[in-house]
Amino acid sequence: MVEQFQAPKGTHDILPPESYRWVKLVASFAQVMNRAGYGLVQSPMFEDVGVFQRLGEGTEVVRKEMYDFYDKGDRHLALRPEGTASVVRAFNQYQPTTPWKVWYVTPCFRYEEPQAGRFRQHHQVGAEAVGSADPDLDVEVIATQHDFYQSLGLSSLSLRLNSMGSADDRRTYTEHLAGWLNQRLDDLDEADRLNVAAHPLRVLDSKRERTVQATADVPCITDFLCADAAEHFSRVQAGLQALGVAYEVDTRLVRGLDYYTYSTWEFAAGGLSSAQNAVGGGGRYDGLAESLGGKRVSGVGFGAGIERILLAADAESALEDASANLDVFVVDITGGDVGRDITFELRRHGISADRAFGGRSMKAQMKVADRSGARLALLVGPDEHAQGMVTLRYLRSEAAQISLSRVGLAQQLVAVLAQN
RNA sequence: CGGGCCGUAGCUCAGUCUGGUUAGAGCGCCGGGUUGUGGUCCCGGAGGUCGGGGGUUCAAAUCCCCUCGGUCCGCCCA
Repeated sequence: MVEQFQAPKGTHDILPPESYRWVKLVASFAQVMNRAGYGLVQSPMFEDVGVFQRLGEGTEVVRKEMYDFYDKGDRHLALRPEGTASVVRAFNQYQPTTPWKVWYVTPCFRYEEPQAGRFRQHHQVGAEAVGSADPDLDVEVIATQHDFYQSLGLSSLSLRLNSMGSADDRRTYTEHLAGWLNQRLDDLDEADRLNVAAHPLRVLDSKRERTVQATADVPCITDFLCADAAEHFSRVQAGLQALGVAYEVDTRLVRGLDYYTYSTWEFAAGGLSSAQNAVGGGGRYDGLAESLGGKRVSGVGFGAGIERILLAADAESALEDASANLDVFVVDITGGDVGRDITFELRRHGISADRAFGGRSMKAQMKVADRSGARLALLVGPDEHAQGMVTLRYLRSEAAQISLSRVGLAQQLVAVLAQN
């Protein structure tokens, strides 16, 4: 008995018809991003582990979820846990003119226990605008992400927005927050106390009842913004308002990655439980390029989880009709030569066409034709073959079947398809 | 890393508590319902070492132990 393999823990195969939704989603994303002047970037799925370690030693992703390994040359590499670091690494490497506006679609890997909406390999679409600190780019990126969700028909999303201020602001606030929390350690949930020393910002993100109550009047990051950061935040908000992108300022919004400064945001799906309702988030990052050995430039971008988006789409019945939409199915019971030739003739004229294989009976072939979802069936039997004709049968209506000449078949079908 | 649930036909599951004839259903698949025609209907068929191993027993899908896998919750994230 040979061992039967299955997809590794936390991974999944995306098969038809589900994969049609992926094609549609990615196509929508590509269209929205290209229209905004963003170009596709394809970078390696693995990098030197150091690229990802710069995401911050305090992050879960780096501390315990990294999918790292040593290759045959003893290089320490890691599969990407998120998209931004690779893009910034590439920016440093090629130094393109700025702002460098790019988008990507990629698998992401995190070694963790899988559950609903969480995998060891998941997929993200994302975009980055690197090399400019202009707050209008924050606006553009957020609004474009918003428009992407809209293009999928998602309507129950909410956007939370915050500002972490400059790197100095962030540091000052973090220290102040740590002190504030330390004086109230006993009031916090036990599980959150460890974070106070290691990662005080994370405590703000806690959903534990006790901690939430104890930090109800916690100092706000927005009270610690320098003049420049405050001005930036204000312009971002004005821009979103002008573009009709609804948002809510949430001064407790803390995201999982350490590198964010200035704007940070997260889109949540109303239809999903809070454990996995985040369908995408992003922020501005001032120190990342420099920490990866590049110049001191700022960037802003987001990542959005495809699986999460599809879950959200399920919850509000969006993105459902995404099937193949075959035009014609060819049925040939004369041996297959005619069916083979007609199928290719149609395809070469831009008509989507499929056929049955295996030399089965007409009844069997018709069943396959029906299941294919095709609008029309073309039947070729001995009679049609002898007369140089084919029979056109309508699979989605009650119209009577008709005969068409084999000569100029594709042109005739183009006309038929146009009027149905 | 802590905890719950579940592994029986391709899929969804019943049967397990109260061991006992050839292990079932629905859907799907294949074939047929006279001469070459799908979707409804009818008939027939293929398909399962009951996750794996060990134990108890005259007898195990069913009871016990071990093990592997899946799934979900917490935490955290996409």
